[in-house]
Amino acid sequence: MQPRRATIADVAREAGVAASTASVVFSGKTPVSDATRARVMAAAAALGYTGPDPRAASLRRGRSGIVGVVFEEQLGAAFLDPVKTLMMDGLTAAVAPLGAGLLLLHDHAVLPEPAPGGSDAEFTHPSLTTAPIDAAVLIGCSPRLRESLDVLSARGIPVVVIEADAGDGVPQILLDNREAQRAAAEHVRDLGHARVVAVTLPLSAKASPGWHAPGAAITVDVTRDRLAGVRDVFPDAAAYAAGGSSIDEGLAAGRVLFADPAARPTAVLAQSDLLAAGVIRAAEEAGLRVADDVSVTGFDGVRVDGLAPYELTTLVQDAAAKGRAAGEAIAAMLDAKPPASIRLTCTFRRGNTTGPVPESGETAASRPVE
Amino acid sequence: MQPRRATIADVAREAGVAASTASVVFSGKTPVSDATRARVMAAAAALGYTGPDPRAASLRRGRSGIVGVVFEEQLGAAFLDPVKTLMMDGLTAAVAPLGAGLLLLHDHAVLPEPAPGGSDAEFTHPSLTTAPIDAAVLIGCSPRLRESLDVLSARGIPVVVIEADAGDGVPQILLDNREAQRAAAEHVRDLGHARVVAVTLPLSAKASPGWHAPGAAITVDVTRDRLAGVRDVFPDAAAYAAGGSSIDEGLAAGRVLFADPAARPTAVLAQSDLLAAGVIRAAEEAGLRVADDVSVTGFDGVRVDGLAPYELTTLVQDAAAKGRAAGEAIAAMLDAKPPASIRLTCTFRRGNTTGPVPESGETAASRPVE
DNA sequence: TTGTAGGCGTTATCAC
DNA sequence: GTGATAACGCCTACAA
Repeated sequence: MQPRRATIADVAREAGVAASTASVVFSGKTPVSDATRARVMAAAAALGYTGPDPRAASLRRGRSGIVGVVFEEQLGAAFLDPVKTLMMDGLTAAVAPLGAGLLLLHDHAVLPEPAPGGSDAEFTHPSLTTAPIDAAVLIGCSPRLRESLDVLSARGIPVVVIEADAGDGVPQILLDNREAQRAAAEHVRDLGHARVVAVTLPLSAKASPGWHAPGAAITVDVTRDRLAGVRDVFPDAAAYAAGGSSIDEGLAAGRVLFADPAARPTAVLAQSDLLAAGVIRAAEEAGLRVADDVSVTGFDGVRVDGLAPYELTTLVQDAAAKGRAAGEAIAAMLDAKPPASIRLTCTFRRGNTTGPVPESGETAASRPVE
Repeated sequence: MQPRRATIADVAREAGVAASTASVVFSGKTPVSDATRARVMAAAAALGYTGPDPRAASLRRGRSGIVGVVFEEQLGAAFLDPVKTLMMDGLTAAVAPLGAGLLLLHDHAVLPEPAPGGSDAEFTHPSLTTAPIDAAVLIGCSPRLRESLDVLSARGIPVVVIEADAGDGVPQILLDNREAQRAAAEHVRDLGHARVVAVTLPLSAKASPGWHAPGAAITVDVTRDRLAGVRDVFPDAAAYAAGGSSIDEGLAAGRVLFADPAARPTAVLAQSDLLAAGVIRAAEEAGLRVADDVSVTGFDGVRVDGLAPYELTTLVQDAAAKGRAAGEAIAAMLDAKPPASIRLTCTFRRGNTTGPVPESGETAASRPVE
């Protein structure tokens, strides 16, 4: 085993057949007689040959069987979001039939100075520029999205973008964020609510939490679109941007919202289930009864660990389907077929976290304690 | 751009140099005169050449720059665990200097019948058998661990195992689970507790939740070792196996533990922070005050989203360091150096979820309500 | 059904 | 500092 790994040529020689025949035995592309196959397999076993070297095969075929998934953030940050995780599952499933695996890639690996001859160790990092990928999936709405796209298209690598607008002819996987969020807004309006506040995802990659300034730019598509859905129904609704999508960020936002009993909203429309869970916790902290004193809606329809016994009123999206759709678009492109952009839709699901607007003066918080 | 991608030979011709020279310009392995470099770069730009084809390069070099990470479960299941996520971050960082990226691989992709000539579409899946990887990291303790190891070692691919015993000469990244858990047990013992119950991770891949049967086999190393730490101090402590590591599983376990006020423990040692968080929630549900009526410890030292204001008494492990250690072991092996197994240690951290054993009859639950 | 030939795009080696 | 040469290991026409 030490000397040198056996190659298919060795196996063929050992089996007394031509290399191409041995190759065909392994690829199965052409019928082979049982006797020949057996001889080849035996020879392979004898030599410890475990199959074609994927590196050589991919050079020859022009395909590596690897799809890159480009993240903006630390993987840790990305995968803590159940929606992205589900999406990865869907993507995994969708590329499996292609015989492809997923390679994790980072945005920031695109070096500012990719020119050769610079400092030695710097440009050896794997990246969009050098990864042996057949296609790539770009997720979300990084400020570097454009840059990544350019690098990949210069390499001639097909790309799919999930939940962001990439312009040109790049296929996208989109969600009906605005319409869906509007449905939730209509729901709380129909329940009689008027004092409504939106708790949003971040406005941009580096924005800090806080009330939206009037007219502030929102560079994150998802944030913008969902907020537009709220404003379709409540044009003047205030919006508070969370620092990310997590329970703790939602809790922080909720504390601000409920700080002043006189000015607090009767309904909170959060842009993710995790944020909604945090808002609910803040409501409990403030002595408010969810659904009775304050209604809360989420977005995503994921199972929030630890939220029981509440069941969120939310917009259910099929995150795995997003991944699958991306995988299918990739399959199409690798097949030189025109890839289709896809727009998935959310389903409104009423849970037990929304209820009729309380008559004023009737909330738990406004009643004298005990 | 349609006709054919330019190759380094095209660039060399255009620049009027030898292919090997052009290659060197891109790899930087050998000094090149500025003039030559400039000519080559110009030619490359003119032809739209974006750098060496990684497939060809990896064939030539015998390295793909890809490290496989083998999961047993759906990625979704794996990445929802913050510990694994952190570990991935550490691993990512550690392999970056190698110029390597991470390829996600599944256990179950090892086909029962890898023989060629079978049904066509079946054996095209990417897997341990065909992925173009330079090394692999196996995580946790799958029943298929052995099988995966065999496949990889037959291919001559170096392997590192995290938190499992792989026997032979496979380098491992281990944690002092037993000693660490023992420290927590000693802590609660010193606080006077005697009625102690362990809430453990699953006993095996397919075990269902419930009280440990006496003498039942524990195939998951982590579960076994941490429980041993508890038993070092409380030889007779009962143990309840959760169905996984999540808040909801901890909640379910906690409900069982606290169901009978007369028989409930005064301290619960959970094998993960998520489980501990669930137990805490169950305690609240049961009207128990955490730390006062019941002490709860966790394991991992991760930030549990939504657990505030509690700060768990727990064993802090550096999950990212596990990933880093694995990456370093890989680096060593790829360098033909002897890889070192590493044993990382946890640090005990006291939070506000443990307190002295309550005097009997003094708990909130036993007081009349009102 | 099996064998032959040629090249996929690169880079290590060594001579110049 | 640059160039010629020879693999790296495999696969796919095509011919037999």
